[in-house]
Amino acid sequence: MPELPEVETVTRDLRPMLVGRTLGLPTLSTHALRTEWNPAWARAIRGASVVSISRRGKWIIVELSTAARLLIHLGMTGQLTVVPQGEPVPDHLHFQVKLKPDPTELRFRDIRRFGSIQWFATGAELDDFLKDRLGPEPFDIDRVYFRTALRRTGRSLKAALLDQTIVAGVGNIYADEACHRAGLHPGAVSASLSGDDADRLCTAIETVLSAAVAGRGSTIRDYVGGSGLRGTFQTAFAVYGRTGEPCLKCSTPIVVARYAGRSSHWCPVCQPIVPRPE
DNA sequence: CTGTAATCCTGCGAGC
DNA sequence: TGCTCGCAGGATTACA
Repeated sequence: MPELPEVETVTRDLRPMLVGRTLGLPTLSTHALRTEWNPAWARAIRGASVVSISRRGKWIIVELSTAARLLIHLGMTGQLTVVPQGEPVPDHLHFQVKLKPDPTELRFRDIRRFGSIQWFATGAELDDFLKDRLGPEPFDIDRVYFRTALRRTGRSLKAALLDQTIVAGVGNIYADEACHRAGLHPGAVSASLSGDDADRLCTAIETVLSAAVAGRGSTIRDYVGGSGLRGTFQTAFAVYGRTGEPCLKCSTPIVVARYAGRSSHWCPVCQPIVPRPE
């Protein structure tokens, strides 16, 4: 479900409601999430307070006073919220823990259960886990690095953008949007891009993600921010979900096809097929 | 080694 | 109205 802007929004929303609070004993549903939950983690969490909450790629990191870390991924349908204690328990609630001194609780709800909650004893252990899975954050990407990374793979541009080890945080929606802004076809062979193409794409990624963060992300399905508010950026999509609708730049109908196993949307005129004529 | 396909789940809209 | 099918903001694994 959520990509970087949505995860960032959740993190920002939760920060004032989480930092400084002390956690009780978490309770888990009987349904497994993507990763296994060790019962010992619940006891380790109890009594700890929250030092910080941050985001890395699409992962949410909760730093505890014990030096441990909670690592949360929202998957496709995950919802991390803080609600008043006593709120009705919704379907698909998989994790909840009471907070003090406020009469609130932190909840993780996930319909499809592609999400996960993990515990790491130290920041170093967490870093070790993320190290091989995530490339740099998409803001201020080193242009030389980005050119090189794209040139190194024979996959489609779409596949490269979805690869979290190249750039962290981009998902299906913002990959399409960035390609459109850069005038690049999502099915283009990544390695065929010119240096200038890569630079433009890099800028497009930053621009699109910044605008989406400013709009509190995109709500097109289950996503809600940590305070339950919906995002607004879905109204600014140039191509995603706009199949058959006119391109905002040239009025040509937007088309859709599958690349890297994901539906990809583009304008056949603004984003000519591989390789771009130089 | 590299790249694609299947897989984990539930819900919803399209089409018959 | 009711059923089946395909698809959905992701990440990992299994296989070609």
